[in-house]
Amino acid sequence: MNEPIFHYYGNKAGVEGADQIKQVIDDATRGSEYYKRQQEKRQQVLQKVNKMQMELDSYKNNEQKIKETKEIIQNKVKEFQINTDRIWAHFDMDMFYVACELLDKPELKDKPVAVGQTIVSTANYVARKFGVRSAMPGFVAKKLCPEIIFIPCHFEKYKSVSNIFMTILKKYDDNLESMGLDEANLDLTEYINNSQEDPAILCENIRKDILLATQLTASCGVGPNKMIAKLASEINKPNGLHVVEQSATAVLNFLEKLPIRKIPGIGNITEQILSGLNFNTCKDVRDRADELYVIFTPKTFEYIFYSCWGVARNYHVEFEDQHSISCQRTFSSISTQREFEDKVDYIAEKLAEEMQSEEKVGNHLTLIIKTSKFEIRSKSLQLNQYTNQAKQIAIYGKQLLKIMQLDEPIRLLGLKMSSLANEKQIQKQSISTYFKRQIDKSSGQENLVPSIKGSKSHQITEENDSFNKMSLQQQEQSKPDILSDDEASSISNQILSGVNSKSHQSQQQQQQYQQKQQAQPKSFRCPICNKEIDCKGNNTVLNKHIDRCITQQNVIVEQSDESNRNFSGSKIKVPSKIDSKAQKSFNFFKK
DNA sequence: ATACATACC
DNA sequence: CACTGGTATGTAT
Repeated sequence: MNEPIFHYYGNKAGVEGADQIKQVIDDATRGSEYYKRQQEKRQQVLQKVNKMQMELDSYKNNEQKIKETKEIIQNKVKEFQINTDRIWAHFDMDMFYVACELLDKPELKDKPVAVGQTIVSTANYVARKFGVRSAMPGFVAKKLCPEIIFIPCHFEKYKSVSNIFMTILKKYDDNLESMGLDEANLDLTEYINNSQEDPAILCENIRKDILLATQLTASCGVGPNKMIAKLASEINKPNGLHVVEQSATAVLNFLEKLPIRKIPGIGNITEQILSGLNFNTCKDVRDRADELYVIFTPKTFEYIFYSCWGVARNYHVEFEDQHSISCQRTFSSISTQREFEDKVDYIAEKLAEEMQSEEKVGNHLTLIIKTSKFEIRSKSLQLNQYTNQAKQIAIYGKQLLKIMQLDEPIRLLGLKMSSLANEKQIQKQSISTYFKRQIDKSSGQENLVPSIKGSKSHQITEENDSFNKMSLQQQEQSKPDILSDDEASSISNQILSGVNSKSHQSQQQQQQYQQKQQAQPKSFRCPICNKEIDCKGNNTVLNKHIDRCITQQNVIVEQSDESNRNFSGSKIKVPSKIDSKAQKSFNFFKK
């Protein structure tokens, strides 16, 4: 489908090979401050690689040490097993933002399109043929593909589609985890145990449901843990499925030639380091794990090591409240003290707005700046009170500004508030602190610090967070080592103990599922509620039903969210209602 | 505890 | 001409 288009544009303006793409990017960017900074960073990485290489060389000359280390590795390999008793699926919407926009502008479907303004957020596959990628600056994309069409971001729209997407998926795992609007990880074990359905068929059906409800395609990967499922979902993207069978052999085969860069958590820099040391595939890591053991910190080592052996988290992690709220803006460079202060005021206001809308307060503030040479610096400060007030934040922000002693132009300024707590709990607490102070006074011990800060770690953690904290601690204790990344943060415990995540499958869902199984071939099954709709080819009837259904479903989602705090394994805030404007965009069958 | 680095979407 | 924004977490000091 893309081929002819490629030739058409390719002959005119397109870019053919990887080398040519690199060349265009290089030409477009060379000489810029950004480019210079990147070069510097690259040099730093190379130096780091050199240092590590030297360590490795000395390691390789020490036979005793080699023997010891290899033994440690062998023991590690013996200790774990690739746990295959769970079935995970990772669903990922294809080129999500662009796909959403194209719903409204189908005439652009076969043209190169990108969502974003200064930076490409997502590009469609036509544009990708030209080398256009996510996170690429707009002007580079334009050089690569002069005919590219940019569409500004409409976040609310994507949220609404995401909402439908998640609603469908929650039927199969109520506790799903997601790292963005367009992807989700489901633990299908319970569902499949109950339905005895073939995972591949199930997931194809879910993909069909998604297509039906959103008019958009999703790719899916299936595997015995979160990481494998995610990796698998990329294999047949877009609009495809890949299943990694539930066996250790299948997992190891799947990973064998996989570039390490694909492992979530291994990014650009780590890839550079690893490739500098001649580690390119997961197999390299497995074969020469002892070398990595010598040069990386334990956490980093464990993470890479276990990932390459296919060992990753195979249970849902408890939902945790967010740890920080931040706001940062890029602007054309400013260099006077006055301008700096004005920016702090502005960002403080934005941050306060955000905090207030989330009903959060915080007592640790960080000021972040980026110089016009793209160097990033930060200063942080422990406040003596909780706040979410713009004026207060601005005062602290300016203090940090002073401490930082800025004497060069900056292109970005941001403020981050951490050590968050709920506004209401803090209010409650200041009352109790007030009473406490009265007591102190009456006992002759004047408390000169009326701030809440002192009692924070007690009251808030105990009343609110202690459950999460406890379970985390327990996990950590029973783990031999802690892995670092979110994707695999606490594996070992689970490897040993096996099954531990519960089904959140409701009776109702079972019934819905059975209804699905008994579907009449002629009638239409609503992808949201699973009910059969006799629409007799009348699209309006269908549309109305699905509109209503989505709205209702959202109410249900919202309620269960309220009543069950555990529910929210997803980090997505599900909007309580689909706003009518966006919903209109997704009235399918209308055209 | 603070600053900086890396990663993800 | 031109390289985001929000959040988490790891490493170094």
